[in-house]
Amino acid sequence: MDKSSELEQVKKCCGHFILAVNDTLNVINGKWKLPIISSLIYGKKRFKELERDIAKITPRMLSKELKELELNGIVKRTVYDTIPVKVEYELTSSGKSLKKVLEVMVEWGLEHRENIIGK
Amino acid sequence: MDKSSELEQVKKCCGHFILAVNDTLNVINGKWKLPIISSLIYGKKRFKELERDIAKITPRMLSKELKELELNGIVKRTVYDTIPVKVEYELTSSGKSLKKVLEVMVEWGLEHRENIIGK
DNA sequence: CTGAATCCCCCAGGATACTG
DNA sequence: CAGTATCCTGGGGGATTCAG
Repeated sequence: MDKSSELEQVKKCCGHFILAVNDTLNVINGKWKLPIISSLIYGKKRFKELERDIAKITPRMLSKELKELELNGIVKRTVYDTIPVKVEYELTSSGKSLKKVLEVMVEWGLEHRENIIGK
Repeated sequence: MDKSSELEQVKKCCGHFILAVNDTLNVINGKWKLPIISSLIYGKKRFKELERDIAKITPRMLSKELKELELNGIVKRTVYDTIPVKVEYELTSSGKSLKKVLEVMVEWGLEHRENIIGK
């Protein structure tokens, strides 16, 4: 393999790398995704419970973010046909598996904070 | 410890958790941070090299993002007093340590894509 | 209770031109 | 080469009100 095609390989690989990271980022970006996911890590929650748990979120944003999380296969929505209606949200297996990603991010965040302060 | 103070503990812990994740997120957010970091993983680069490597980035954005990365202790900027001026950018140790975070994100991104397609 | 509909503001980021 | 300076736009997200 010559130099130029080798470079192409690296660029291609790097591109896929960035794409996959962006997939992950797109799932957790938005101001409220992380608070929502974190709140659901400890179990099912109803709409109103989430609204209470997450400080200062409006129903509009909660609804919007939950919808996106559902579309992305992170959250499962279940409607109970009672009166009044009851809706429960829970993490899918994909959602639960996000936990280890978040843990690595927590770890790095803390380490990095130490580094900054240390200087 | 009673129920309510236990709940307080959980909320507090959860808050710190989210804070640390946000620290990490804040470092890599913005449209071009990841492409820049990825490009620098393979070694030092000059401004113009980065501009060429990263498709469609404008000097304005490259400059802005590099400045933020430098402030956050992710990138080190070195000026060589030649004519014309030469400036090199490289990852700090904190920047390099981000690699393992990104790898976990890549891994999850790929897995999650599989899950979605599988359905 | 669980949202949808509207209106509105702010700023991340693009385009373009210019400087030391 | 390594950036600045301006101007401008889209859409993320807040506040509020309405609906099933």
